[in-house]
Amino acid sequence: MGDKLGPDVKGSAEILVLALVEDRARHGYEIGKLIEERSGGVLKFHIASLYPMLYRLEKRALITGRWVEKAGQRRKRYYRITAEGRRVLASHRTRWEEFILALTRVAGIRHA
Amino acid sequence: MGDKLGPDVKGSAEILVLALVEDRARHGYEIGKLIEERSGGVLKFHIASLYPMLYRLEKRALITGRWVEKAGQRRKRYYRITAEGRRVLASHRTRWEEFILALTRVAGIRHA
DNA sequence: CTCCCATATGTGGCATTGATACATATATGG
DNA sequence: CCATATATGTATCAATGCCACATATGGGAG
Repeated sequence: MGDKLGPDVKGSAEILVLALVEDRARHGYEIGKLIEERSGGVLKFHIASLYPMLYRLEKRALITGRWVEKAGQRRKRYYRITAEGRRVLASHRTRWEEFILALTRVAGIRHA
Repeated sequence: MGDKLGPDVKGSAEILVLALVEDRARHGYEIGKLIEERSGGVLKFHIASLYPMLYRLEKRALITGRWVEKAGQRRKRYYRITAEGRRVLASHRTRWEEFILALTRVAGIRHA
């Protein structure tokens, strides 16, 4: 798949994954594709890094996965967000908004 | 000094430092203080992490440092931005703007 | 006078994050 | 038949920044 996440930003993957499983269950490969598509190619998450991230999120009970097998398709693991995941996602959004505002002020970034 | 940088964001320190030495020479401790002050306490960079970052930036010739000794004061190392540093800072700003926009779209962050 | 705090710089160890290389498996199209 | 897209997974590695610790000085509180 793609190249890199952001401007060498580490720490955005979690909010991205949580946001993408917020409304419906999705599997790993799909999440990776969506991050790239919806960001217009700006955010590219290495698919191989995505799976360990999903296991961590599941271990922390922010998402839950379940295997789905269909004839003529490779098995897929679909993840849904949990109640705790929603709380963490909400707090992530607040923190990111504050962070972006602060970075804008201190580093002189203009946002459209 | 403070607690943490952002929402567990790694990769923002470089643009912060470069932006703060953009207009005038500053020393490490001052930079750390300014990041915290100007961000209203949102961005707190561990001062101990700042010095290695400054050495890296100097090694990459994005900033240049010089020792200043005054009677009755501990020696300070003042850093200025280089021409190459300005180029990198400008590109960082562009990349961050794109990144923030993309994150806003994909992760559903609203920015004021 | 002594102790603590703010200032100021520095080192070493550590955890987390995500890149990268590699491996496996299946369906589809050329 | 082979390449490509889909789909998941493991192991190794580098970078980033947290944290503990160390050093040094000046000023203010007790």
